[in-house]
Amino acid sequence: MPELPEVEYTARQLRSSVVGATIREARVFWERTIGRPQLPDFLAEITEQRIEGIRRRGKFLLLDLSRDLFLSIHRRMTGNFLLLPPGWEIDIRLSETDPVAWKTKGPNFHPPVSAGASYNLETGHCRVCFVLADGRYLLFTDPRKFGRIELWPRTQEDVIFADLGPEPLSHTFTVERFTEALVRHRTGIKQALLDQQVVAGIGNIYADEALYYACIHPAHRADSLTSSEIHLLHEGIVAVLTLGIEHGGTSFNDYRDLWGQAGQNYNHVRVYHQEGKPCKRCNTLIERMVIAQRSTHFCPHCQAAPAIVE
DNA sequence: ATTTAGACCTGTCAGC
DNA sequence: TGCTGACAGGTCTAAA
Repeated sequence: MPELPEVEYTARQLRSSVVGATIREARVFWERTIGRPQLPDFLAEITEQRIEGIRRRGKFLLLDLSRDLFLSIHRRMTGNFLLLPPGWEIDIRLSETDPVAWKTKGPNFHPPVSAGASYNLETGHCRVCFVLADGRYLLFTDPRKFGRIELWPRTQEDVIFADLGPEPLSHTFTVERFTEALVRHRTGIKQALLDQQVVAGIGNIYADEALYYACIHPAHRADSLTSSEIHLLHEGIVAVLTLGIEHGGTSFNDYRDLWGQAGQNYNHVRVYHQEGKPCKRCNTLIERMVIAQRSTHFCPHCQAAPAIVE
């Protein structure tokens, strides 16, 4: 669910709120969320760890901890972080329907980042609760249980991310490198963009948006794009991801920020989930097709099908 | 060697 | 009201 902009936005919020805090303990309500190490070791090693820094790599959120460890979190489809201020009662109860339903109650709280916004009191699915030494709770909520949290020694970082492509918003994402990656792809360009080895952090929403930006049909073969098409697509990737971050991410369903608020980028999306609506450029109706088992949205006029699709 | 179903999971919504 | 099927920001694995 969260793609690069959503993870980046959460990382920035965490950076301004939990760096320097100490994790007193972790409570795990769905064991499979912890990918590594084994649960007893995870619980033992996480205790009294200081959060020294927050980083992001592709769609991975990284929490640098003391004692040369770091947490690697992948939220997959529905994972979210929610930070509860001190003084709140957290009621993680065992119900018949869902053993990890939680509810919160507390004073009206105004988060420090978006001034004026009030806290969102939705009930979620808490899979892991990090109890901070200052009394706050950092919750990992994840209805579909696909998200994974792993604890690694920092020395392993290069190994873990060896296969990840360049960061699209850094100088490592050059047109040259992008071109080389695409030439090796004999699939459609949409599929290539979803391949994290080509570029790190793009998912279904921003792949569609970037292709629309560059007026390229999603089924166009990746290895047959012209140089000017690749330049425009490169520009489009940077543009749509940057805008996504500025708008606090895209929430059409589950994504929420650290304070439980929805991202505003859904109001700025051009094609994603817009089938049947007129294209902002030419008024042609946006269409939907399935590519690589993923919903794909495009303007049939602006993004004309290439002469050779297969 | 690729491509594609299936798995992992729960929730929501449209249609009957 | 209740059931059924389609679908949802992702990625891995096994079968074709």
